[in-house]
Amino acid sequence: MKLATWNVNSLGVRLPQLLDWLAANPVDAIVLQETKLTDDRFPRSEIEAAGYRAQWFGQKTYNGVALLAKDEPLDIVRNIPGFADASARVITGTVGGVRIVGGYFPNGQAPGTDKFEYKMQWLRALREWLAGELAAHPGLVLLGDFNVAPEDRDVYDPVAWAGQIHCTDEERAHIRQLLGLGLHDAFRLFEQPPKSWTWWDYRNLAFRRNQGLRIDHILVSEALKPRVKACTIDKAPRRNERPSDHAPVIVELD
DNA sequence: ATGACTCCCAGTGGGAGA
Repeated sequence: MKLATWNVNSLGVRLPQLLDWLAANPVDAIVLQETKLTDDRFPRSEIEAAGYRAQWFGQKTYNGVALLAKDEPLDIVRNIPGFADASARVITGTVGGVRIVGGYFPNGQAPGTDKFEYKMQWLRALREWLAGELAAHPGLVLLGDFNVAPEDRDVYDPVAWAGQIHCTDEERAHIRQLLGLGLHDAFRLFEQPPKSWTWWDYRNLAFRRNQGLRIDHILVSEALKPRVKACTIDKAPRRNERPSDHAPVIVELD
């Protein structure tokens, strides 16, 4: 079973690239972030024609998430139950017996801002809800755009980024607390090339210079950990003519 | 270097992203 996550930075713009990618990488399920589409504009028919069932949750201009799977996702939950949120950021469903939680974590803008405080509250609410979700569904994957680089080795220039958004101690502490629920960073279960990133700034020729961050993650529960056979970042879509600034991440379970 | 790019909604610029 293969699962993937990809921040497409506008599904309206990136749909052809998504369909190309799914044709070349026929994963069992994929979660998307930053669809930036209201629900009435979601390209359901094109995605179904590609052999995927879909559940989606969007809004105008910002955010928006979707869960695509070859088998119909079951028991769908939108956002974090009990946490009032104006943003469409989480979609959860069960595929092949695996509870899949796809998230577009808040950016947070900068420490000290209201948006940073919202990010902290959101992360806390996610963790509190996930604790119960894990108890109910031991086979669980939390994946998506976390907007946090967990360690310095996930940052191309950790000195320049020290204390900056995505790299603050507060954000990293939240990631450690998520791991403390019994989740494991699938990417780090394997030896990986140094300077592995999932996002590169559009500016400064950052992709060509491989100046990026690893902020898109796949966390697997204790029960799933023994089944993880590989976890990789696919940089190929980042080389497209009009790419998303993020690359897909894929995990393979046996 | 208070930038650089891309997307969106707007409306002939500005917010947001990361």
